[in-house]
Amino acid sequence: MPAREEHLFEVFDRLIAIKNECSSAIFSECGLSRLTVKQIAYLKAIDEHHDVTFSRLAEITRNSKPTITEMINRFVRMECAYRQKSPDDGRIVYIHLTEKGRMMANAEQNALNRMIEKMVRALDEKEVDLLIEILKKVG
Amino acid sequence: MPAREEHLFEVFDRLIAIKNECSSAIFSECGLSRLTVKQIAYLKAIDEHHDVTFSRLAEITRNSKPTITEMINRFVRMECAYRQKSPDDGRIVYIHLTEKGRMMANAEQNALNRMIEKMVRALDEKEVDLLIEILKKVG
DNA sequence: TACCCATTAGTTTGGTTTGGCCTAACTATA
DNA sequence: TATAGTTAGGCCAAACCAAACTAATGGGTA
Repeated sequence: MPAREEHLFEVFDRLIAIKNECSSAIFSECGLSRLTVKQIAYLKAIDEHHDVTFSRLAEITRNSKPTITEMINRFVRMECAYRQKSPDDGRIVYIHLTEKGRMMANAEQNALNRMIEKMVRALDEKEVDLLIEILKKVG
Repeated sequence: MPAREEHLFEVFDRLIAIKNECSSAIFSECGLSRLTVKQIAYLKAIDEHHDVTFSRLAEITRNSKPTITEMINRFVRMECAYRQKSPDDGRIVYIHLTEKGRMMANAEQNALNRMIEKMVRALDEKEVDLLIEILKKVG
């Protein structure tokens, strides 16, 4: 590997390590270090689809309704979600995320935010602008 | 959030997305998209400790020996690891990773490498050097 | 030297818990 | 009667365990 790439690898490896530390911190602050990959995916699905019902979430995730009931019961126990009955139709129940649930659904974004804060503290404005300019060319 | 941080967030979010795509690609190239978080942690432990035995791995991961036997049997089925008897002491068996196993243990690093390659292709040498210089100040 | 026995390494057996999935049957509302 | 969600009961895989087992080693002693 050329030296330039090697150096780039090292600095990014360090950045990713910082982000991962932020990520772990967020999960353990919420006491939810043992969330599974699946559970996070469900939380994201709920977060993305506003006022989602059990039937709708079953459709979205391609699972049966009992599976959704079970999953939501788990989330309620974890204080990540709660039920809200529709005022118009007594059969319908909306699934909402709690503050904690939203935090978990967006844990990666939140960790990135924390990392960015650290970055901004370590750099001056000119450096940040330069960084943005260069990295824009990659995406 | 200040505009500067917002922009920084966007460019890094995009970079992380690229890295995650590389990550997924690596797992599916190996046909191991369903590896669990635990399994990856075990693979890393094996990769880090050279010529590790069952007893030693049980110590390192703080699990019983039957748990290790079970886990290694799974890895052998997945073609991630194999057993090698000690030539000196017939009771001792070393755990080794296959090429695939090493790839999985270092999937994150490999994904980062692929991302860096994409980056280097998109930037010129001066930009890369500048990037390294700025990011060094963060770590 | 040869045998026996305690020790060590790993495996097998049989068990638990948790997550994640299902169908079929149920309840309540529309 | 149709729809929304729940309950009951079941399945399988992952991840753990203790206890009992097998095989190899390495003394110690007859």
